[in-house]
Amino acid sequence: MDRKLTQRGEERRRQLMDFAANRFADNGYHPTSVAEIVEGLGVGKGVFYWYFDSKEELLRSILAAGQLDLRRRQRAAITGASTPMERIERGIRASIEWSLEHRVFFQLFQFAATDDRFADGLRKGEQIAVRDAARHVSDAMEAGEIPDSNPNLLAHNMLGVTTHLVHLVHRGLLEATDDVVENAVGFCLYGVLGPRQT
Amino acid sequence: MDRKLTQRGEERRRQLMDFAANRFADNGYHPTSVAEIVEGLGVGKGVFYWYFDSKEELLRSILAAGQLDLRRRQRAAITGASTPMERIERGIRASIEWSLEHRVFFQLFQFAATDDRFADGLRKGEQIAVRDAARHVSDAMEAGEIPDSNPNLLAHNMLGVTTHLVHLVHRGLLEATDDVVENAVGFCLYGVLGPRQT
Amino acid sequence: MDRKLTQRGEERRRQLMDFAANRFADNGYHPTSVAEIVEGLGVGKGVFYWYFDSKEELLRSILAAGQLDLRRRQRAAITGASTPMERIERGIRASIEWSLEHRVFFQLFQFAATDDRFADGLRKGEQIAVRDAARHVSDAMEAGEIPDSNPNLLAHNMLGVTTHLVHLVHRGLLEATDDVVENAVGFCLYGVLGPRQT
Amino acid sequence: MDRKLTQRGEERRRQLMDFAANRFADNGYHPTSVAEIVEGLGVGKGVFYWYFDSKEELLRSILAAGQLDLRRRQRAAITGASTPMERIERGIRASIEWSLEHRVFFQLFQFAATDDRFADGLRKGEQIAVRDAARHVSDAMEAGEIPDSNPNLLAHNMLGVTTHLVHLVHRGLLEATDDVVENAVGFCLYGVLGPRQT
DNA sequence: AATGAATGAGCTTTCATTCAT
DNA sequence: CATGAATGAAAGCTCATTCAT
Repeated sequence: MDRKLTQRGEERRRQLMDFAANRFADNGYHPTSVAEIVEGLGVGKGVFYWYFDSKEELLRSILAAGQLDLRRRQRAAITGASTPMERIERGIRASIEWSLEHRVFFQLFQFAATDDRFADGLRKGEQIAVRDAARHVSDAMEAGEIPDSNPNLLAHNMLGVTTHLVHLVHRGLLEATDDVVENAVGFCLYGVLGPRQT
Repeated sequence: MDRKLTQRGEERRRQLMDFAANRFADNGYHPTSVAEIVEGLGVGKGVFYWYFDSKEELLRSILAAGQLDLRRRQRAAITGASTPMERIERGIRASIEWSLEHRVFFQLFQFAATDDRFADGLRKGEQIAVRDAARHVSDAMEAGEIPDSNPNLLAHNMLGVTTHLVHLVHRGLLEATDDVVENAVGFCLYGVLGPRQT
Repeated sequence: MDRKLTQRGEERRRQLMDFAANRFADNGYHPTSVAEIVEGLGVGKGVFYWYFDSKEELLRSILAAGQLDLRRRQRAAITGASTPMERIERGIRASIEWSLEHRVFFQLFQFAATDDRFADGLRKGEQIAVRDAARHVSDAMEAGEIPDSNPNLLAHNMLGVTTHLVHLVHRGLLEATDDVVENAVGFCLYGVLGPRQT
Repeated sequence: MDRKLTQRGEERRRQLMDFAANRFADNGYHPTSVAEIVEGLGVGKGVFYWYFDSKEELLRSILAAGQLDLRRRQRAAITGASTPMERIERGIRASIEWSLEHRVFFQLFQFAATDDRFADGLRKGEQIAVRDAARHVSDAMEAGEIPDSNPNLLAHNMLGVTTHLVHLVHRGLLEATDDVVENAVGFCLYGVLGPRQT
């Protein structure tokens, strides 16, 4: 769907994505019908299919928008950091913060990862983020700041820790205090540092 | 659904659960229809509803069976370990191994965690496992083997690392070599150990 | 279904009819499933089809049993009455009393009258009762106790009054006091008597 | 189901109600499927659920429409009557006539009265009609035209007579001649008049 | 751009009935 | 006589998508 949209058109598209993202996150993608979405906005069904080819494309668009935003935040976070380790830490913090702020996107990512129809689209973005983090890890190794091992795996480990933590918060099983974030950051850093004097 | 089942009945129930679990994991819960399941077994539709109240209850039963099996494996793994740290390590290894061996269950857990209808049922099992791990962490703290901090959070961090790793393997993004497992175990242990001499 | 039944068999058949009659009356014929009936008695489905060809035949049997019982009561009520008018009055009273006592049968009659599949079976019994009453009305006319008119219609009118009254009671819109019964009886008698001095 | 309907929409809704009312009356509510209804109109299944939430709501709508129409007729019939007794008589006649003309509605009322799911909705309309009639009876008592007794019961008695009579006609057991109507009207009036000189 | 109406395949579920044991 | 298992047609209903206006 590549339509030239007017100003108003862009707004409508955004509205649809926002509303749908919330319903998808709260109710689930499958249980949320297109009818529900358009009724929620008080528009006709035609509107939906004017802006999106299908419900599937809608979710894909939402996911892409979310990944773009997360990516921006991560990029911004590490600029100005002087050492690889600082870049790693800032990246972790940025990811956690963004995920805590964007419950809806986060939950949609989680769901999309369980569905082959969407997992592929997600993969690319995730790989970019992981490769980025891995590069910093790699840099730190070269700089002798941390012992040599597989940078990609380490990056993934950190992703696992932060993701799980945010998940807990959004499920209401944990409160998002500074302590919690510090704990996760610490866990990651010491995990990366490995058998080393501090 | 509490029905007295004959030997044959038990077998059919098991068949339905096995087949459905595989379809759910490969195709998704929502996209897999009851019709597909009964056709796959070559039985009439009524058979399904003889053994389960609904498609939802079927998934819940599958999840419960999976959690029970995982729990058993974890219990068996830590018996005979002499120190808290050894218990932690064995528990991590057992969880990873079980999850790698039971792709279908693992993927259903992942999906169920994204759907409120099933997440609650999952929570209890997860909490038990986490509390168990947290106790070993706590024991290690008391024994002075690791520095004091929040045992529950640490347990969750380890769960996050292992879960994410297994997820990668099942998505085909990583090969399940010994190295990979060692890396994760190491990451967890050093993460738990924190700022400490080795 | 003409099966020679043992003592125990008769009892089972009776049990099935009793239980089903209650469920049919309370829940409706269509919404009550055979499964529900056999489960209510704690027996297998085979039992049901041993005693009845079908659910339909079951209801027909219940209706027939009810009509037989009502007929008996009516017959008994009018024996010993000396005048036609007394027979009419006693018949009315007996019908009302029986119907009040046998809510289940009464409600099934009401339902059956709305369904072609059962209405025919009912008709015969009703016609017998009406013809009986009509004969007494006719006798009263010949005896000069009431003015000439259509005895059959008058009998039906009385049936309408009593039926409606009982219906009200069973729906909980009226309490079954003596007054209520007297009122109905009076209404019928004066309706039958017509333009006449008292 | 509160949908803004276009002209065309209103027509479709009406079509569905008309067709369904006929099938329900002839075949029974339960035995008539939604598929049968939409096929009868040559439209897709979705059309049905565009206009009605459920099959149950459809019947409720039909019943409400019928009651509204009957009520209108009754209201019109008694305007211009000068005495309470005349109002009573005109009301009876109007009810009988309407019921004879609207076999479909009448039969649906009869069925609905036997099913708890619909009986409640019916009750309100019936009570209004009965209370109306009871008021006229009450007026007649105050005017000394008839002896004192329970006006509500008398109104119900009349309802019972007329209902039963119409039922007979619709079942083909009676022809709807003037005589028949006169007989019923007379029965009711003398029943109401009670032990009184004429 | 937008609407209300329509489509129809497909969904989950029910249920009268049959059958092997 | 009785049971639990099985059948499969058909039920009520949903929903992504299309279309006429």
